Amino acid sequence: MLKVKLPDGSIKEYSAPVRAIDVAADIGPGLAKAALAAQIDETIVGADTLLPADGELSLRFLTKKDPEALDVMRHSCAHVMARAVMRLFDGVKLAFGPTTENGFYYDFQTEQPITEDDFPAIEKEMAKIIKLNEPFERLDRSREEALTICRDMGQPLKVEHIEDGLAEHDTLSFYRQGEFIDLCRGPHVPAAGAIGACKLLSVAGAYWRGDASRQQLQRLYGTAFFDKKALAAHLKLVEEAKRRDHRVLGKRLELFTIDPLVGAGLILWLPKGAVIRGLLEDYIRTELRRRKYDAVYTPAIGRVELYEISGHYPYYSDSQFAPIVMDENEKYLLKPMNCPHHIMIYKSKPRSYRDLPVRLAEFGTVYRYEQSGELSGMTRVRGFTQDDAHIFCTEEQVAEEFRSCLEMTQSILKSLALDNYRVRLGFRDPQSDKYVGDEDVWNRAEAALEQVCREIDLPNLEIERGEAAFYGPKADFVVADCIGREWQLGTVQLDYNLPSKERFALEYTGADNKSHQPVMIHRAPLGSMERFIAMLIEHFEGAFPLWLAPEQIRVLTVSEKSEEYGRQIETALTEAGLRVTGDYRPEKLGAKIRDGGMEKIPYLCIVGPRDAEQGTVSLRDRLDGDLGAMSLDEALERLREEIASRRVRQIAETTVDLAERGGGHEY
RNA sequence: GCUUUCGUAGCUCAGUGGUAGAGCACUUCAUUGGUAAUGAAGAGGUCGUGGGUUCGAUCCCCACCGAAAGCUCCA
Repeated sequence: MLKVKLPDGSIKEYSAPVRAIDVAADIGPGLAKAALAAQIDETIVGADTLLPADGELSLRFLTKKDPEALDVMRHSCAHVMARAVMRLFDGVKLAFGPTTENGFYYDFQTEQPITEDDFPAIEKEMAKIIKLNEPFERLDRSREEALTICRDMGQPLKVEHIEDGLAEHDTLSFYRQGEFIDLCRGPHVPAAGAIGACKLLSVAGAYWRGDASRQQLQRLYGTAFFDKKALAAHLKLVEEAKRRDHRVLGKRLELFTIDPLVGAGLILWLPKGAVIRGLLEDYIRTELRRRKYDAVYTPAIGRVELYEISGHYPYYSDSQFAPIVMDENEKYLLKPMNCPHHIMIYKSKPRSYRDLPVRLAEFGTVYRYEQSGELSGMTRVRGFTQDDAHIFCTEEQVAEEFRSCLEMTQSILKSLALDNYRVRLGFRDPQSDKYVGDEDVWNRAEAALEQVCREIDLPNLEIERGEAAFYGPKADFVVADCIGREWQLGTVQLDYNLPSKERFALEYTGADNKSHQPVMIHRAPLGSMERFIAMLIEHFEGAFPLWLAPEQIRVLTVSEKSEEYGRQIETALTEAGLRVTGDYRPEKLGAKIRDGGMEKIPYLCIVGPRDAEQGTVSLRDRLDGDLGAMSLDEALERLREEIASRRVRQIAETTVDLAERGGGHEY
């Protein structure tokens, strides 16, 4: 006797063996038709899964409306894609084909490379397969049979996977659709017709089993939705992201540039970008003063020996610029981080417990030789500036200092209306022995950190075991921008390694007149200026709030007749402390307004003969349009208030529904 | 670093084995206009760099530089 509990709480009983789909049919033919998969207790299974003969289980059916069903369908679509590819190309060896958050991919080893030019043919073949609406048939086989099947099909990667990846499994499952059979744990939708709309997106290389020393496969990316509308919405989101691309906007709005002659991954901040960065730095400096940090400056290079002590050299030499060699005994490294320099400042005099915490802050520019394939705009670069600081404190002070760092980061994010973020607490993996420091100290530190995070009520706190640095636990801020993309930015990390005797042997004299080792905290609320501003550009779509806008207001003359008055107004605005320009070209007003709009200038100040006569200006707001004529004082009042409060009035909104996302699974 | 794709005017992009084109931007001239593109003319390119094939290469081949997507790495 089997008792099946349904989501509405009702219970059905069966004495003869049934499949999930039979239960659905029992409830109603509509459900049986709509059911794409089922969930037994916590496990998602195919709709045709045979239920156990006895016992009790809860069962729910997944239809198009359930995000889990989208994931199942995309996985089925990956099979359809693989089937299409095998029809069109010779000697295709299958690897893995999982789903991702936004779609799916399948890795192949092919005799000939697949290129984007092949997409239309593959998509056409997929459409044919989907139209046939053949079922996905599950076959369970013993290990031996499974190996024979994969060998007979000429699928060496699958054979390898069975032999070691699935060494523990006694039985293995295949899914068959027509001539296509794939080793796969499933589940799948009942038949290919459930795939409403799909599209191939890109092709890229991917290492077999993620191992760079193994052969590289062709990874074909695609996505699928239950209907064309949802696919269109997703593609629109991709378009939207493209439109916000900081590399494009950064060029168009003249914020930064990268020149191969200077070097890949090295940012040249153009005047307008430099304004934004300068304002953010000023803002951070104010916050640092309030929080009793001491500003320091340190050089861009340091002796190699310094980094030998810190342990960063030669350990990270692959991702460092090669040393500058003056002679055998004199070698310098372009600094890959600021901490060793700050440590030497700490060590520049004896420290008493009365001096602690010592908080040393610097916008420190560091250089790392990232591998060429990693470079990307301002988000992944070879030279970047951290809003860095290092806090040296006693173990008793750690919790309070940590709290203060988190609060500072929160306050800065809040001032930019970046309200959607989560915090990841990286703790050590108790199984691993890669960590330095006493287990006791770790336990105390992790407990203190977690408690602080709970006390200040950090949003969406997650504890991730095994994500700590080897030298200490950390908290990372992951900020979501206005179209839902996540950026890892600020970080706070405890460090028990660098202060230790094996490294820099930091000390302070305690109340007991004995020497003690301080704890070090690395923290950077924004992370790197480059990366943070890249995120801001995309988040605001280049339309920065008034206080950050490189050009806050532009005087536009209605005709050249008003140039003199316009220049007076421009001077007055400049003297009032605004970043202002004037457009006195002999263009029509509409054209000047359009240009101002394209350059995302928050306010346009339009002056014509009427204004000159009455001593007024006509403000035009980037968001609300024409505000009408007003006195200069009135205009200034409005602008000053908006600047002083650092108001974020608008974040360009997304028009796309973010809800429709799958979870992504390994298969 | 690896795989695939790409590199033509400041920008966005056409194009061809016979030494190059559009739109926007730019310059000049005319127009003097009240809230998202006035009209005309002009200037601007060693077709990423270096080799090779060819009578001839921007186009085909190779190497290098740079970029995009992804993989691997990330103190």
